[in-house]
Amino acid sequence: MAVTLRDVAEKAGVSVRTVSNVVNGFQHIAPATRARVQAALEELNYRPNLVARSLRQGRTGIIMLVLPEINVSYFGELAHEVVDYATSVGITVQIDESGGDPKREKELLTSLAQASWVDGVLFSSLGLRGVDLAGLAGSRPLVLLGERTARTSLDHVGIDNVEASRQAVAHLVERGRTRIAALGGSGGARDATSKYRWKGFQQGMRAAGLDPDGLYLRTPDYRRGSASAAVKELLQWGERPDALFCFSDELAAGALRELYEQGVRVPDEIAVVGFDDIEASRYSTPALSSIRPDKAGIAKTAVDALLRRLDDPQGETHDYEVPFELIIRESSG
Amino acid sequence: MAVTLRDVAEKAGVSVRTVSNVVNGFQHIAPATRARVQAALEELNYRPNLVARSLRQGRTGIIMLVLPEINVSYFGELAHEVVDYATSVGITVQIDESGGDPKREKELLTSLAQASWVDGVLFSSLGLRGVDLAGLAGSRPLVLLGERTARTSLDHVGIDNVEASRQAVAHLVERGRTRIAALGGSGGARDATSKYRWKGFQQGMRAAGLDPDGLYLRTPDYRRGSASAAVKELLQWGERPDALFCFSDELAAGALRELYEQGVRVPDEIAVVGFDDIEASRYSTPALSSIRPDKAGIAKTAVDALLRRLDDPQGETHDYEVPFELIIRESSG
DNA sequence: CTGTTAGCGCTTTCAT
DNA sequence: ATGAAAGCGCTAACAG
Repeated sequence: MAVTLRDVAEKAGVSVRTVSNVVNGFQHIAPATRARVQAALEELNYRPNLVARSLRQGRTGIIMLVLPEINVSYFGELAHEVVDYATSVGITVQIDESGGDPKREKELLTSLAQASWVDGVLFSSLGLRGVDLAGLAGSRPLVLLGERTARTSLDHVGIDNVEASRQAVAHLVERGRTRIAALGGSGGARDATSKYRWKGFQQGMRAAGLDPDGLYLRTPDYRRGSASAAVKELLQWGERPDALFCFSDELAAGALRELYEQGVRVPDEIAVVGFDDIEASRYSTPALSSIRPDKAGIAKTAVDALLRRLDDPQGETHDYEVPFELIIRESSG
Repeated sequence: MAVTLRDVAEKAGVSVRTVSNVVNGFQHIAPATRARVQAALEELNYRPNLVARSLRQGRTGIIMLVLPEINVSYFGELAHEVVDYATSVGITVQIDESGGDPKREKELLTSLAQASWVDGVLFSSLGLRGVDLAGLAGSRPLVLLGERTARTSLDHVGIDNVEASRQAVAHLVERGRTRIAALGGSGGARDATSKYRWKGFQQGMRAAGLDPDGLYLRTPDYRRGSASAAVKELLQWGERPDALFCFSDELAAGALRELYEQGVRVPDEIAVVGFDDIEASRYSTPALSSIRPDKAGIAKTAVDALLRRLDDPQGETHDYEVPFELIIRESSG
């Protein structure tokens, strides 16, 4: 059986209260007492039972990070930053995957946000509307990551997707491209990511005097395979675009692969820009231009926002906008 | 305040015992009572307090997964499988990162394995020797993932790294390559991964009548950048290898990138084989040949082993060997 | 400065 | 089939 406070108290000849005080670093303790307790603590190799402590305090120090899929590089990199920062402020992170499935997302929220030991939830939703979320959130603090899916009364952290996409297009235009296609997602209301990126795409096109309702290759998800398929189809048509703005780096990777297979030179014949700037993109052939969101910034901002809300559940909610950067590499150089 | 069992009991006019029974799906309850309790449960929207339950039962249903870095694709994919499978058996997963730093790994083990709410730990160590682990593990069940770093009395799940590497080399030999170089890690005792893969490399070379102590390009880690640097240096030497066996796919990606930059054709001039078969490798140019460990199998085996050990802490420990597969693609076709 | 004690919410033994 | 009550290990309110 594990060593408890009482065991230590007995050994040291003091009350549990005193031991607890020593363990928690209270100030006003007689040096002699403290020393005696310390000795007992070490001799018995006492470890606090965190579950009991949590029950008592009503807080666990655990936050949950809900992502579509942890094996998707962007989310892996984001998770890395979240775990990193959370650990540095004494918080541990539990990870759950929604698979991007709205049903599963709802399930997770109803069970997690209400019931479990999780102090709060960082939620990177794909398919769920903000309104759905607001209703489901229950009492547990919830911070939204990524796109704000609707005007809600929830804290939210993300980058300006519209502006980022606009800049990507502007960059392609500046490089002399005129037949620019967008690639990825549905563009519909359910998929806020592509909705905003498509919107930014259109703004960029319009600003350049190009057709804002131009080519949009939709994909069922943001994975490499979907882009390969979409590009393969694209290349069978008559008129080819001279640039591709992909709504994720994985899509861009799939596109690059397919272009390579079909013998289309990048960027000479078709320039490619991605979104997310995952690590692999720096090493692809050709190296991929991409929008780089400040992932560490997102993580820190989100964790801080969550912690703040723990202390003040009723406080006003915020939209935190984190910077991004357009990184130009070979694929659009 | 949250709804407790007592609230429900009062509302339904029964004892907490009865409510608890209903919540936990006990059998022998009068239908009328059950109905009454159910109604109260729903009306009050009762959610069990998992912390209290855990304190009582001495189990949390949480396991911890310790990885070097979650943003490294292989670990991301592995984590995905672990979370996936654990969720399916009602276990939640907490993720922590060691950064591959032996000091941090020790810290994590001493704090986690002994103190926290974690029922057990899945540990994918990089720098820590098995002996270190055995001493540190404390009372908490621990399953080792990846290479067995030493003969220990711990459960361990992994693939046969030596045999896998041997097969990779055999494949290159079979394709007519004779000047095969190994790339990655230190090959030293502290880095079991590269130790075993190097050993398998040597076996493969010897079997083919080639110099088993041939070229070994060491790297400080398994990331893309390290391979780029190593290959850049390699290409400045006089005699070039005609094949590269990289100890991770990320290394291979970095190598491919550098070879591309230097205008070396793959596989014509140099064939490349990786290890891990991460998703990105299927889409690289050229597509990368690789050793594919059965990640889902590793995850399932490990979680099962951990759960088994929870029920029987004293039982005999096992080495679980999971299958792998050599996937041949363009880079060594 | 330190001891005593109530309870956090739940499961479970002991009764009935 | 159900109630009463102990207690998991801890913190903090209340004494002194």
